[in-house]
Amino acid sequence: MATSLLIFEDNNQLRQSLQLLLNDGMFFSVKAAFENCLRAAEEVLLHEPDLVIMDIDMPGRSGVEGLKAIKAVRPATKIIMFTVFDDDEQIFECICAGADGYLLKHTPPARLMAALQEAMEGGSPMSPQVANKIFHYFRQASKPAPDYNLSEREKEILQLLIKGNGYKMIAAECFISLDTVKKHLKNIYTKLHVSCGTEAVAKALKEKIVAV
Amino acid sequence: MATSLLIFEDNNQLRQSLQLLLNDGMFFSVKAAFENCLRAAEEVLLHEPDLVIMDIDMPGRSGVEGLKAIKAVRPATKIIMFTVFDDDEQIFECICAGADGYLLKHTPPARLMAALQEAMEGGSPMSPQVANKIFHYFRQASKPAPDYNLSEREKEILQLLIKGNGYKMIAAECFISLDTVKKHLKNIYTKLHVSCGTEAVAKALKEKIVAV
DNA sequence: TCGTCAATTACCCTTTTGGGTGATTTTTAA
DNA sequence: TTAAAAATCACCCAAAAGGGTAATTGACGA
Repeated sequence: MATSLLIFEDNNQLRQSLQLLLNDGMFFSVKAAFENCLRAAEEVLLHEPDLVIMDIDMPGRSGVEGLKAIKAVRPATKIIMFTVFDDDEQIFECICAGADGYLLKHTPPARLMAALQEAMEGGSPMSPQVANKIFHYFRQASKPAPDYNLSEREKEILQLLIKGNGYKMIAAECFISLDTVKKHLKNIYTKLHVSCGTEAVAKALKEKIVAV
Repeated sequence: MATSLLIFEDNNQLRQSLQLLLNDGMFFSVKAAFENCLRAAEEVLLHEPDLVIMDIDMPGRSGVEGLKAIKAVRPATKIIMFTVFDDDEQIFECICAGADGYLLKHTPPARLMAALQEAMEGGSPMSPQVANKIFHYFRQASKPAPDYNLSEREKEILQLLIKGNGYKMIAAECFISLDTVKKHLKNIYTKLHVSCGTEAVAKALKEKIVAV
């Protein structure tokens, strides 16, 4: 059984090329192709395709919105984003919105077909440049947490504060006196250069000083 | 010029298979292969390989540590993780630590060689299962922020609280009386089901109720 | 061995927080 | 137009937070 496709792509030449390529009478069958995704959700409900190829930069309504609209009405539809853009924001927005793959337009035909196949098998195909962006994203996100020279005990108490405990509860949890808790928090505030508990909590969470 | 390789893999059979496969006299050249990565950094400095294939589950010292050690002394070395594990934590830790690719051991030889080539060209090859985990990670991370029915004003005041402002400062910033600020915060705490400011800040940041 | 530092406790004091109740006005939705 | 929701302000009051100072103990390294 061939995989049925819908194509949303505003470039006439490219859209027709895709149709020719993917109407191979074997593995793929193009149900319809459109030059914009204004009626993306409706067309998907009408044709019930296995997979959608979605350009991003289209007049009227962006492919990202088309993606969201389709996933909202028929989540099982696989959607491969197909674009010249490798803008970081765009990539992450699409992935978060449920895209099943992200391919750049210079992908060679054989690789494109392999990627569509991979998506149908539950994979998440992406172009190497996209994979690179994702790897970079993670490295960026894991920049070393600044060290404010908090002692273990101080980290423990800060942790309890973040959990929503008052001074008294922290004292009870740690089996120490209320005054000791206050003393520790005073030191913590000084070390973090903050003036109160809420600010300390905000800073600790933002800068990942403690485990969440 | 063939790509020079080092291999760290504790399974004898697999290690020898990799050597046979990759000593093809054309594209790849295996400089040496080891059954543990205790001396990973030293061997890399000695052999100066273009690329390292690193198993994760090895006796004595895990491949993740080997990865970090190598990247610490010779960051230009490409490192492909090669493992049976597709544990989420492991994957993300490796990516953050600078891995250039992440392949599962059942990768077919042709795909493995293509992946090594891709890594040498600056790509970030990964097995489909790994790509899937990454896509899932992003979707997870962007799960819809729970709506606690906070009004705009309440969000604004919560935001100021997170910034470390006391009640008085919030009142001044918003040009409203201290009592109004108190009233708003009381309502906020009720809506968020928390009992104090620190807990509200923690919840707001953890659940991304407000922009950071 | 001595000095330093973390952890602990205590006491004093003021300000801030947070909860309760109630009321007015404005905006929004039905 | 009327009702509900949001925003505003006020007053009372107890508890909590936060800052200062000082002292003791134990561990660890110079």
